Amino acid sequence: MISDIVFFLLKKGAHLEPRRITTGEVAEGIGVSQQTASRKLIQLEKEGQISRSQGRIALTQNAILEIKSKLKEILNSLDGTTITFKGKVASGLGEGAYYMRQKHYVKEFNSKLCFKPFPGTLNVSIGEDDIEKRLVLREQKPIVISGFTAKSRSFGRIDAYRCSISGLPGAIIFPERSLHGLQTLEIISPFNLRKKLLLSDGSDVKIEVVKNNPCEPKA
Amino acid sequence: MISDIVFFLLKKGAHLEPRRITTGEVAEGIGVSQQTASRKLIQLEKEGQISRSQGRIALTQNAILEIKSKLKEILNSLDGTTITFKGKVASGLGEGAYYMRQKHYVKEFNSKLCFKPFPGTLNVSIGEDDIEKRLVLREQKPIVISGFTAKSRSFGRIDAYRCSISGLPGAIIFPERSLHGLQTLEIISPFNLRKKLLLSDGSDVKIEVVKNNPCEPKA
DNA sequence: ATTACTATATTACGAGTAC
DNA sequence: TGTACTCGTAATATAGTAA
Repeated sequence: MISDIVFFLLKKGAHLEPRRITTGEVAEGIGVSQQTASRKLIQLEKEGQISRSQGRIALTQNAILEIKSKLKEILNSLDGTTITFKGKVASGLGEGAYYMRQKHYVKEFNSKLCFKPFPGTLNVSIGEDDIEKRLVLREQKPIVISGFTAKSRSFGRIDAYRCSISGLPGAIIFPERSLHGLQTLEIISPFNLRKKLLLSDGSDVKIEVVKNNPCEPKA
Repeated sequence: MISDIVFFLLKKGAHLEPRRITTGEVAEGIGVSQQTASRKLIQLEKEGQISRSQGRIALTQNAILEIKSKLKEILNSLDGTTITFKGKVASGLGEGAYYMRQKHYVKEFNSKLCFKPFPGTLNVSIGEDDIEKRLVLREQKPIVISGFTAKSRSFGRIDAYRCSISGLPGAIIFPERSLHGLQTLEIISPFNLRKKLLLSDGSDVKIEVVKNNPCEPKA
């Protein structure tokens, strides 16, 4: 993670411009001996995290970028626990059912999503405003369903995110070779959603994704 | 700082609810052996950072608060480099000059702010909107001018922040026993600001404070 | 299967000190 | 002054393995 010493340098503003900072000050700041601080600074310089000249220390651009990326990761985990989409049921192409019947997919969905998918997918058209959320969702680590080849036809991998759709369990899937644009989400579920939720084209649905929310395999 | 292992648990959502995570997974996640992960988890539990039961791990509320506070510190360092106040010159009480003539203060200002203060202070009245900024400023580590006793009169310590006022160097000071409320900032400078900037009561001034901006002592 | 102990190996630390 | 060597010791890691 972000080391004590980089944290200290950050607090000293070493990301803005080179700062006059002695090894003794660093030692004091992070609670180690001067010798250790010296050694660590040498190490950081070797790694390209800091640059030193004339008794001044600066964090490199690389180091700053790394800090920012780590920060983003932490913030992403900490807040915004659920992502919510509102959308309308869209007519499907009938292709989904064929895919959802493939033994390999069924097996993987069952073990990784903890449900046996109904053979069919529900297409949901989301509003312009929710496209950004879609991108946020795609920054999350997906549950990966591997691709395979059967009968000299190859089936691509599928990224999945567990969700609840109007209260029922399911998953948003992103097939590697998707037929849909950014406006459409493809949903699978253990249930026949159209029947169970009495949906028809244009019906409003609410989809909620809880980040970091693995399923519990049945014993 | 935030340890690798806590970072990993955060990513797994262990701050939301207890998660099924094995020592092996943690080991894999942070790049150490299973044994080391086990030992570290035991350590973290002892420190009260995590709780474990039935193979599940959760971050404690304490740990989460700690992460948030560290995060705040980093963000505070990273962004919002300068704090800007807009205000109007207010009439002073004449007290400032007396203080600014005290040898001890002059000496400390000179060594810590790198300028010899003009014997007088400028009071600037800031708008309601800037009061929040004032609080942000006060979260920054000040340059501390120590108090002293002279002629059986005691002079309190002064917190100072280097600033530029309408382009000239100076410092915002917060005397321990301030006579001013939240609406007023007290400014010192090597210059007679009223004369040099042609200021009178009610004149508009702009004050900029750069965070983490120590002065360079003249050789 | 997972966890955590013991023993051994490795790495990191600070004291002393030269530059 | 401040920095960074060497070197003996302390801390921390992994391997092996029992529970």
